[in-house]
Amino acid sequence: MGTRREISELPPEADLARADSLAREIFSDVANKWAFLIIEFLGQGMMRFSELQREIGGISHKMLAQNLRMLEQNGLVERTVHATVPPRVDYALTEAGQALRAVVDGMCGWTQRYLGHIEESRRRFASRERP
Amino acid sequence: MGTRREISELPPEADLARADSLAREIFSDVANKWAFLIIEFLGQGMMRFSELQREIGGISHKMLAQNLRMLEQNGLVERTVHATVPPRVDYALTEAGQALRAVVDGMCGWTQRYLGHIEESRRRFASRERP
DNA sequence: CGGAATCCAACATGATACTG
DNA sequence: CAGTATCATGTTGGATTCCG
Repeated sequence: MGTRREISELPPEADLARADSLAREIFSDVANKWAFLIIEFLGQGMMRFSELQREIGGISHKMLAQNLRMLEQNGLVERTVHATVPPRVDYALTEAGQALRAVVDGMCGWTQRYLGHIEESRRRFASRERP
Repeated sequence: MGTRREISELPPEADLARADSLAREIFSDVANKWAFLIIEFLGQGMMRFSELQREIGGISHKMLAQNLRMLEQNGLVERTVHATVPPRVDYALTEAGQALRAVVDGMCGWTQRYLGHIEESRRRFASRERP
C-alpha cells in the first residue's frame, strides 16, 4: 500500500478534496445560507413563492428566485405551476431535498445548542484583541 | 392561541426566520463551502496550516486563513502556536466544532449518495431548456 | 511557516422596472 | 403572483508582497 491513503478510494468525481470534482461543485452550490434556509423552511411542507419570502426574513426576491432555480436544477426542489389566474406556483422538497433537510435540521439544532457558547467565544476573542 | 404559530416560541436571538438574529448571523458565517470543508478535513485530527491547504484542493492561502480565523472566533476551531523556529501552528476542532462535524459528515454522505441523482437532474433540466 | 495587508478583477446582491 | 432583466454597488476571492 501507499504511505497514507486511508481516506478516499473514491472515484474522482466524488472526491471532495479535489477542486474540480462534481462533489465539490455540489458543495459550492448547496452549502450556502440561502439554500439551507430555503430547505429548512420548505421542510414544513409545500409553499408558494411569496409564502417562502415572507417566512425567510431578509431574503430578496432575486436571491429566493435564483436559489430556488438552482435547487430545482439539482433536483432538491420540485416546482409545480397551477394554470390559474393569477398564477400559483408551489415549491416542495423532493426525496433528495428531504434527505438533505435532515442534515440542515441537524445544523439548526446545533446552532440552538451552541448559541451561547459561540456568543461567549466571540466576546472572549474580541476582548483579548490589542492586548 | 394565534392562528398558526406552531414553529417557534424561541427567543428572538435564536430564531432563524429573523434576518437580524444571532442564529442567522452564525448561519451566514458557518454555512459556506470553505468552512464546511475545513471542518470536514480537520475532523481527521489536528493539522497544520500548510497541511490543511494541501488537503483541501483549490483553497487559497487567504481563504484558508480568513475562514480559520472566523472559526476560531466562533469557538469551533482551536489554534495552538508552538514557539519553535520555524513557527508551527496546529489547528483542531473544539467540542462545538466536532458537534458540527457530525452535521458536515452528514452532508458529505448525502453528496455521495445523491451524486448520480443530481447529475441526472441537471442533465434533464438542461435538455428541456429552449424546448 | 504562518499571517497580514494591498491591489484588483470577478462575482454576489439589492433595488428597480418590466413581462406574462 | 411569479419570473426575468438591468444596473449600481459592495463583497469575495486570488495574486502578490511584506513581516515575524
